[in-house]
Amino acid sequence: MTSSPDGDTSQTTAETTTVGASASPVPVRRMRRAERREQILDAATRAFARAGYAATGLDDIAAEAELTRAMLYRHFDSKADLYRAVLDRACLRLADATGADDFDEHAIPALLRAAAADPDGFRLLFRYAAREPDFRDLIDSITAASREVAHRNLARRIPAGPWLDWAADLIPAFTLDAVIAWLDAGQPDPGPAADRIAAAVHGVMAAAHPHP
Amino acid sequence: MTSSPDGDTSQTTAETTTVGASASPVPVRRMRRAERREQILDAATRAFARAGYAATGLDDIAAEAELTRAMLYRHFDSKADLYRAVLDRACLRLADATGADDFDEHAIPALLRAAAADPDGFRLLFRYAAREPDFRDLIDSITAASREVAHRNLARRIPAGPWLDWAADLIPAFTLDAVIAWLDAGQPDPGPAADRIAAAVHGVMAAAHPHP
DNA sequence: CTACTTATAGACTCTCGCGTATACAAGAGA
DNA sequence: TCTCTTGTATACGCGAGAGTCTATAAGTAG
Repeated sequence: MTSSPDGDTSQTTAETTTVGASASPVPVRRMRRAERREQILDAATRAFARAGYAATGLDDIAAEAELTRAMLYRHFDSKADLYRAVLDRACLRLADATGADDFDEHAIPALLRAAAADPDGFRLLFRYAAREPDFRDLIDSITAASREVAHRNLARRIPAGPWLDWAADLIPAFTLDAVIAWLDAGQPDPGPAADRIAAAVHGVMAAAHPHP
Repeated sequence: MTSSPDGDTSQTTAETTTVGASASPVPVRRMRRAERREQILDAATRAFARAGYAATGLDDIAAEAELTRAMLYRHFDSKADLYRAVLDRACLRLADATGADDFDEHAIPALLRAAAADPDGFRLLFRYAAREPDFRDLIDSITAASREVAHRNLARRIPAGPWLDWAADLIPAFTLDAVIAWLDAGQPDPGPAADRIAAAVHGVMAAAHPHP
């Protein structure tokens, strides 16, 4: 505000640009549409993963992407549209990496691979999006499927009732917690990590049923 | 501007009330300050627990409390002030109910009692407030203490390093997940619930260390 | 009865952030 | 060289929601 272009307000034809001309030889990186779009999605994922949808402004995202807010609207219709795109891509990557498995032995290694490949997307999905009423539907299919699989597996040992429901809710949530904690701990030794998490899940399952 | 209070400004004495006079014999419940304040905190806890701070408007809270928005300002300076009061009270209740225990045998029963006594506050604290940068500090002392205790207990069996940190992060988070899942399942059998959760925590701890 | 407190109702201002529009610069390909 | 695309910079419209104010009513205590 202090250095506003004042004085000759009526003839602002080329005057305004003289300031930037001498300033910096900024390369002004140009990208083609698809490339830029992906870069925006990357930046938006990072920005949203810090504080969720409501607490993240378009200015934050633009700054993260090192772009103008106007550019965001050349690629996405609205903030909600951008967020959905971010979430969709994260879901897609997750599905690709895990490969629609049925919670068999190599489900946890796949989950770790997916989380390591896109940590921000992973955290965004399960730490924020899962709690946001307007967008929960995007990942509800995933969480519902997990709960369903857990429910089916546990039904062999736990009689139907609130305790079965409790365990079927808890085990997927715990698995995600364990993966996120692993991300937060710096992603040490993916192989042993999978073993430990699998063992922990097994321990929870053992504790979940009445047990003789 | 269109319906400015003009014309008969001096004689709007009883005209406006004639409408309400025949409408309903609304008791217009009156409370004394402290009482009303608690009731507002109850309502705000419920409202915030549905969608978190940002997504909850003062109108939502006023509606939940069956009050006018103006009344909220007679008891709290701002929305943030109200939220802090809600969180503070929930923290206080939690501390009272658990009694600053050191994760010994009866820590989990105490946690279940606390959660059952104030389910909305419990969910609000650990499902939303823990993720909100502006307010996380209010419960950080609690989470930090839990992690500290877990860290100390686990250090006897797990060598220092990322795996110890991972386990110390994971076990408190898992315990809270288990309690919330128990709330969501309808709070069946508090006694056995504590046993199952304790057993599950034990299972996770067993899996967390390299183990012979 | 009088005065105080608790309450309603609704209009008003102000700020913030989404979304739009315009003018201009410059790299890339024809 | 001419043009299309990508990009900057900036200003403005607009709605939603926070926070304020006034007028009025009615329980309650002295």
